[in-house]
Amino acid sequence: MNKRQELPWDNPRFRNWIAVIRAEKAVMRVLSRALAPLGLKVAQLDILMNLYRHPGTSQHELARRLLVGRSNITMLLPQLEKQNLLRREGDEKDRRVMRLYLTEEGEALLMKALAVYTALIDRVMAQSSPETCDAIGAHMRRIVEALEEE
Amino acid sequence: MNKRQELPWDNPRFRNWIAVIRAEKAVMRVLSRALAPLGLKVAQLDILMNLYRHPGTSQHELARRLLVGRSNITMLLPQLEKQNLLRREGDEKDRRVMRLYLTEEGEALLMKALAVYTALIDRVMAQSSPETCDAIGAHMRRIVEALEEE
DNA sequence: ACATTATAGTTCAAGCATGAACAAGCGGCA
DNA sequence: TGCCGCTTGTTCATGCTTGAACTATAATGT
Repeated sequence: MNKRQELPWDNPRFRNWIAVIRAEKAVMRVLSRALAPLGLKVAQLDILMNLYRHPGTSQHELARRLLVGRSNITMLLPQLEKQNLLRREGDEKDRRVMRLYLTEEGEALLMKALAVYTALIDRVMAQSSPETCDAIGAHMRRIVEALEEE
Repeated sequence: MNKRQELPWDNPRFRNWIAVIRAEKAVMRVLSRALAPLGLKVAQLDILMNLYRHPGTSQHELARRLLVGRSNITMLLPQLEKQNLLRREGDEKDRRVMRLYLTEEGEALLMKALAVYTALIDRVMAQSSPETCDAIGAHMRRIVEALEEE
């Protein structure tokens, strides 16, 4: 009659997922502190990274890729623009959309930030073999796919 | 001379960690929507879960386990107390600390929320074999340990 | 006993993220 | 052409989280 025997904490899946959340939070905490000397927030780095990989992204596309609301992007951009890290250009064919591009300054800062980020990730992912890391990555990508349409 | 060849995106570790972040975000988004009908936020569920496992936790301990600031707990508790989900009792030996306990009502709501949560996690963790899930959990726990003291 | 130092919890202002409501622009179809 | 619906981006109010400053209490050392 011990209720605890059926509790989630005894379920490996549950415990393992909780561990994922805690690890993600811990890494983000460390990352945001490591980024502070560069004057960058994590959310800003996310944007710079995406623009580097996909120059000319629209704000809507950007929001969707980062899994944040569109208004969030609108609020974040002015800070980055004021620091000359990126520029916004109106699309010529569709005057509703703003296309975003990194400036040289933005690219330079991104490179410094990436050095910090990759150093941290290397430490983090060194906790398992490359094969296990790949399995983790594959698993996580499947999760995103499975949840995509909700 | 192609700079991109040394970029983080070509590094499996990097890509895999990015996948972790995206998956975590996606799951949290779905969870918070699934919890809405119960009138619970994710942060509140975190607290209830911890109090169920560790009755009599102090606010400070709770904050540390959830990896949030102490003030965050202070701000969250009144809502939960007002809904009669938990009660706060002053410790007799140390009059600074407040010990937290779930009420029966809180425990009942927690059970409903856990049903929702475990259903989601089951879907999420079904993306890989149990062995892989265990490997993921072990990896994530090592990460938290490794970053603990910073 | 007293002074010092450390800890638990609270308050407050600031920064972020969100969703709803809105304006402007596009595209299709009569 | 002119209407209708859809999409893009913005604005605004709200709520969450944080860190610093503060109060109260405890523990330590002399």
